[in-house]
Parts: sequence; C-alpha cells; structure tokens
Amino acid sequence: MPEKPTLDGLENKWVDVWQEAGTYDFDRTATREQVFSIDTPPPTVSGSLHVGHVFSYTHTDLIARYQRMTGKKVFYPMGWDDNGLPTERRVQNYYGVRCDPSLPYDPNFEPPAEPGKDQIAISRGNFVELCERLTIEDEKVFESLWRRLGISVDWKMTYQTIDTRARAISQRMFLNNLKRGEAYQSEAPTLWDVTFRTAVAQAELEDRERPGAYHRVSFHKPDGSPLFIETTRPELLPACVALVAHPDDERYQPLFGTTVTSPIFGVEVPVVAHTLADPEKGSGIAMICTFGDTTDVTWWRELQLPTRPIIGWDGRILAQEPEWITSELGKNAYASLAGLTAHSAKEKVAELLRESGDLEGEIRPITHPVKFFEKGDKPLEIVTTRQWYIRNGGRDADLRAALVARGSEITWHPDHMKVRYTNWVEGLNGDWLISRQRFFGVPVPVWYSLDADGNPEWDKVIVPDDSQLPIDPSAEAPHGYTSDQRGVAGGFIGDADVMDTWATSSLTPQIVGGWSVDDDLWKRVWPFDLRPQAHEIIRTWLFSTVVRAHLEEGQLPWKHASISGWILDPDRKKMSKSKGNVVTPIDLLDEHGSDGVRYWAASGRPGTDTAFDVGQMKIGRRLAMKILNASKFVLSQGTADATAVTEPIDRALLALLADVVDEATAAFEAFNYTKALEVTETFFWSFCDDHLELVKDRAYGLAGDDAAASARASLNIALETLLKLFAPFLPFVTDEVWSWFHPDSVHLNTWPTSAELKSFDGNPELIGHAAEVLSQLRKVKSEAKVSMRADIATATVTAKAEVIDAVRHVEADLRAAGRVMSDLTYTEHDGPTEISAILA
RNA sequence: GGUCGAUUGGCGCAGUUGGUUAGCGCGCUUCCUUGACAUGGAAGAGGUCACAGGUUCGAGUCCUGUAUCGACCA
Repeated sequence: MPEKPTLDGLENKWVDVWQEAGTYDFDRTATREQVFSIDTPPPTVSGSLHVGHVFSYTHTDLIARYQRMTGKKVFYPMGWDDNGLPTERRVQNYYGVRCDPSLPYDPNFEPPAEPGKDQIAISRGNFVELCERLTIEDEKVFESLWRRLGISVDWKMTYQTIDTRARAISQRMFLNNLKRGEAYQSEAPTLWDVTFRTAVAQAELEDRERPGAYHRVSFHKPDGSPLFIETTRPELLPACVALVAHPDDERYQPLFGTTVTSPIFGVEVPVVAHTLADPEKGSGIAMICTFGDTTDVTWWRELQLPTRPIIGWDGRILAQEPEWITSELGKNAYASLAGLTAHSAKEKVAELLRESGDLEGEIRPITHPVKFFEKGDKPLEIVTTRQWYIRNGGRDADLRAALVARGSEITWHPDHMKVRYTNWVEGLNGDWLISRQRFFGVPVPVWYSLDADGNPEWDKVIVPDDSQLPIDPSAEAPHGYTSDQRGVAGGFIGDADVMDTWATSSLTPQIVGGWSVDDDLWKRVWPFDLRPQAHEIIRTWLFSTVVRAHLEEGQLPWKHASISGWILDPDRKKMSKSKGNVVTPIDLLDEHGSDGVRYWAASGRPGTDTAFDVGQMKIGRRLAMKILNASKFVLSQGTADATAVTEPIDRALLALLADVVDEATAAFEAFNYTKALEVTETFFWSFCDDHLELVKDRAYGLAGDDAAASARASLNIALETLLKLFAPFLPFVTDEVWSWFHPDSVHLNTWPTSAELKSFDGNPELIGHAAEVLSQLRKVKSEAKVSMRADIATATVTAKAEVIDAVRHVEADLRAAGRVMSDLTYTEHDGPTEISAILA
C-alpha cells in the first residue's frame, strides 16, 4: 500500500498486468449456459475515434464486466469494420491511387511515399492490398485506445470485416441464400449514385432539402392547344413516357386515353390516370419519365409504360440518340444535350423551351426533399441495372410479418426502440439490394457462362465449391473452366460486383462465433446474449442481422439489444466534426483518467442522449481518488475475523450494504448500469462522510479491543464489497486497491451477494438515525463557525421513542465523532428528531 | 407529414406498480486545514414538477389536447 496513493500511471500499469495475466481471455471450455456472448459493433477504422465511441463502448464494457463477475464466461471479441467505401476513399487519398479493375495485378507495386498530384491507376488486387495495409495501422490505434479505456475484450480474438474468414463466411452465407432462393438477381430500375457509380439500397438513403424550381411547360394536344404540366426536372423531357393525373380529377378526365405531344422533342405520349398523382401539386398533371424519382418507377411498373432511359451511369445524358425521338428538331435538340450533366441539361432544356415558347411564365424556385446516398453529395438518379437482392420482407407479406415478430422477441433496452424496428420493417418497399459496383469489399461469389457469341448468360449462374471460399471471381476461374476461358465465347465471366457492406456486417455474430468454420466455438456462443449498438443503424445493421439469422437459423441472433444514445454538445446539439467541437478521446483520457471518463459515460442510460460534460469526468476522478484514500484508511486500521462484527452500528452498516447490493444487482440485470452506479456511489459517500467518522476512534482502539475488532472487520467487509460494486465502472482504481490486499484481480472475483451481509442481522435504520444526529451536532458547530473538532459540552436528543432507542445503541460512537464531553440526554417527543447542544 | 422520446430548483439528471415534508450531482452562500482525503470536509439557500383540461379520496407518476426541443422515418 503506497504512502500517498495516486491515480497517475494506473492505466498503463493495469493495461499491462491484464494483458500479461490474460484477465479477460475467453474460456473456450465453457458451455453455452455458462457463456455471456456479446456481438460487438466493429468500429469503422477509416473514420476517426470520437467521444461517442468512448461513450457507447464503455456501456457495453460495464455489462461485460458485471456478467464476468457474476461467474459468466464472457465472450467479448472486437472487430474492425474496414470493408467498404470509407476505406476506399481513405486509401485513395492516403496513397494517391485509384482502382482500375481492368488492370492486371502487379506483385511488385509500391505506392509512392507521398501521394502525387494525379492518382495512379492500380489493379483491384493491389488496391485491396493497400486497403489492408492501411487498416492494420488504423486498427492498432483503435486497440490501444480501447485498452487504455479499460474495455475488457479478449484481444486475442479480433476480426476484420474484410479478412479471409469474414469473406468466406459472407460468401458462404450468400450462397446458402442463393440455394434457398432468398438471393436473386433482377434487372430493374435502381437508385444510383453517380459519383460512386454504384447502386444503393433503401437503407442507405436519406432525404435532403435542396433548392429546385418548377418549370411550367406546355405539351400539345392534337388540336394544337397547350396542356400545362409543372416539373422540377425539365431535362428529363426526352425521357417522358406519359402524362398522369388523378382519376378523379375532372379537369383531366376528358384527356385520359388520348395522347399529347412533348414540346421540342415532338414525342407522342398517352395521358393516363393514377391515384398517386396529386391534384394539388402544380397543375395537377405530371409527366412520367424513366426515371426521375421513385414515383415514376411505381407508375412505370403499374401502368406498364415503356422505358426511355437518357441518363447514364455517370449521371450524364446518354450520347446515343434515342430511337423514340424521330423529328429533326427533336434530334437536334437531343444532340445539344448529349453528354451534359443533369444540371447543365436542365438549363439547356429550359433555354430551348424558352426559345420555342413552351415555357410558360417565370421559373418558380422551391425547396424540396431530394434523395441522396447517405455518403454521397449528388442527388441519386434512377437507372436500370441488373443487381443482386436478398429477400427481407419488402415484397413478401409473410416474411415481413415473421421479421416483425422476431423484432418483438428481442428484449430492447430501452423498450421503445422496438418501435423503430417495427416501423422500418413495415415500411419496406422492396427487397434488399446487396450488389455494389465497387472494388474493396466481399465479391459476389459467382460467375456466369458465356454463350457462343460471347454474351453473358445471366441466368446461368456458376457457383464455387465451398472449399474454394473465399473467392474473387474476377481473378479465379470456376471449376470446369480454365482461366484462359475468361471472357471468350463458350467460357465464363466473373461477377464484377462486391456485396454491400451490410451484407457482411449483418454476419458479425457468425464471423465472431465461427459459424461454418469452428463448430465447437459456435455451439458455445450462439445465439448471442447481447447486441449493443447505436439507434441510427437499427434499420441497417440490426435489421439485416436479424434477416440473416432468421433465414439461416430460423432464430434470433441475440436475446438483448441495447441501444446507446448520442453525445450532445453542452448546447444540446448533436456533436459533429463540422462544428469543430470534437474532442479527441485520448486527450480526455489523459486529462481526466480512464476511470473518470468511464464514470461520465456510465451516467448515460441506454437510449438516452447525454451531454458531453467534463464536469462529470472530474467528479468521476474525484470518486476514484476518494476510493484510494478511504481504502488506505480502512486497510491501515488492520482487520479482524468476520465473527468480530458485534457492534449494532457495524451490523447496521452491513445490512444497509446488503440492500445496496440487491439494488445494484437488480439494476445491472435490467441493463441499468447508471442506477447500479448511483446506489453504490450514494452508499459510498455516506460510508465515508458519516460511518468512517463515527467509527474512527473506535477503530483506533480507543474503546477497547473488541469494539475495535468489530469496526475493523466490518470496514473490511464493506470495502471489499464496495470495490466489487465499483469494479465494472472504475476498473483501474478498484484493481489497484484490490491488489493492496489480494493476490488476484477484482475483475475475476465474484459479484457480491446480499446473503452473507444479511447474516449479520443488523438494523439498517440505525445508520440513518445516527447520521441524522451526527449531522445536527455538526450543524451546531457549523453555525457557531467553529471547527468540527471543537468540543460539545452537553447534547440532548429530542425524538420518538424508537429513534431514541436506536441512538442509544450508537451513543459511544456519536459522542466520539461529535466530541461530546458528557453523556447524551434524551427527551421523548413525537416529532422530527432534534438535537440541542451546548459548545464547551 | 408520420412515428417515438423528452419538457422536474441556474445547469445536468433520478423519481420503479399513482399515496405523508419531490431526491442527487455541479454551481452558489457560510464556515472548517495538523492522526484517510484541499484532486478535501461541514452546514445551508434554492424547484410544486412546460401549459390547459380530465380520471381519482389522492398524480411529477395515468388519459386527452396544446406548445417547445430532439431523434428516427417519409
């Protein structure tokens, strides 16, 4: 035990000790019943760490540490999400390269030390290697921060969502889905990001308010009279396939079934009726283009309209002159648009309309919601492509109902988060689009045969043998083919796409649990106990994980889902980088100590947004310091056998502590770590402020050996119990103190139970009565502005009979702590307890 | 626009199944430094629980509506 305890250096000391001792290693011999398994969110390593990570990962660690102390073998691995666009972008910028899948792999490629001005084109294989190289560096930084924070994961079990095992599992699961008909390909209009040139899924969309402008444009009826529509996307005029109005709209009813001609391009299109047309919007009649938005897709599908695409994968107007435009005027107009971006084309068409006299009045600016890829910065277009999908209930009522039911089986923390899941599943309007036209990801593990003319036969899917997994179909040949048959007639081609990042992330339980590769482990951990995560990815990560588990295992992937809240600025706004208010986690840990930061994090209940508050961290640090000092005091008094606990106040203390243990345990069982900390902390402070003061003189031996032994024994029992109760929250200081009088780690000790404490049969109310009297004795001194050490000549307790009876049991300690020179006198009175005292 | 959540002393939060004087931390006021602790201690002031209505013997705690804030989804 140090002479002058300090918190400085505790983190480094204990991080090393825990690592060497394997304190948090998973016991692989444990059976499923003995295991508490956690499906940890793998952080995106290409992003930077922020306090939000520290906050939510601490929450999971609190649960993990509690469960470990209750005797569970905690399965708590950590993964890194290094699969997907963020990594690609980071690699491009970091090394100054770009991926060109048509290039051959260069085994000797080395990136330049400094990124050059122009990006170097490299093969997919080289690109992926750079992704792996950079992410390993990032992951080291992450791991050291987590260790420093005291996250009790087993660092021998880490995984990457791009590593070999994850790729194999991801592909194997996809092939299982394919085998059962749950994965399928379809050529369909798809939301498309023109910057990344990839399809995006419903779950990746977000609406953003963008400026737009209504253009009032005249179509021409057969008699030459104008029919006005209003559109924000005049550039799609050449893609118009029909006009649409509400069937009940009397203004347009006479036109249904007739045709009109588009301005400039002179294309004849029908006027049709559909209930989705809003009579209140614009002129009440709209043009349908293939495709301007998702409503166009609905109309196109339900009204069986032709497809007239004019926007390419790059977001520009297609160069190829459309066959449906036949007039010279129209062809010339189209030629002036070809190759333009949608934005430029819009201006050009407006100009042409103005010239032809078909633009009525002024262009009317508005603000309207536009669909974006959440990681993109250009509006999404809709293009028709062949893509892979996995059934998720979006087009199947039975599956949807089954998945909704699964959501109700999960125990949500907090409960109301379940609603978000249900709303999302019930609002799905299509299956899960999983193919992405990107490079760094898990390839779609299939090939297609080529017919005699060398054209792909998309419906003739060639799948790999399981033993081949993971495969890269763009680099390897399927069984029965040789690689020189790639791309030639009668040969094969590989699917060029990779899978959506969620298609792999949805398998984190399978990846960490060793599904299909380590059956022994799998049986010990599946299904998992806990999935902790953020609420904004309920629709993506949580839902997709449920989908995969439901399809493969017919069961839930975990019992509990604990949803963490946001970190808010002190001004209640969500913390964001753009506001420049992000504090780096390592600086926080340096300044306030890991225990202090954890204390703050523990104040955020599941699902509750919590303000970033260094004040709380300081309080946490103060608590840790207090634990050091109080522990030193208790231990320096020496100890005694538990049978020595005889004094009523000592027995009362342990009785009260028994209640605290019960409350903290119940709170932890309900994932309410905040309450567990609160009740422990409340007890601890009164333990320090009142109880230690009361028994101090007795512990010194001033009241005899037996009385001293009672104090010492009870203080030791209380200290041990408190250290255990605090251990999940303040792992560093508690293990430090524990090491002063134990050879092992507090974190591997058993969580306290109330039974033993209750066996001392104390009356917990004694503590309150004693504290009340002590407080009033202090008040006398405080009001007289004298030291607490000042003597009191006489004191009278006026209280109810049972209170007096209680106080008599504690009189000796009270007199010692209050420095009361003479015996207390008592007056029975049926009211609140009052003390009158005369200073010496 | 829909859904969910929040609204309690200056600030940040607790208030479990409705039941006597609504708790806690920070801050604030006053005081205390020599046998654990100044990265400390003691005592104290301060709120009627957003607003309106309702259920009830009784509501911060249940119901309805309004307002404000936030999140998620359109």
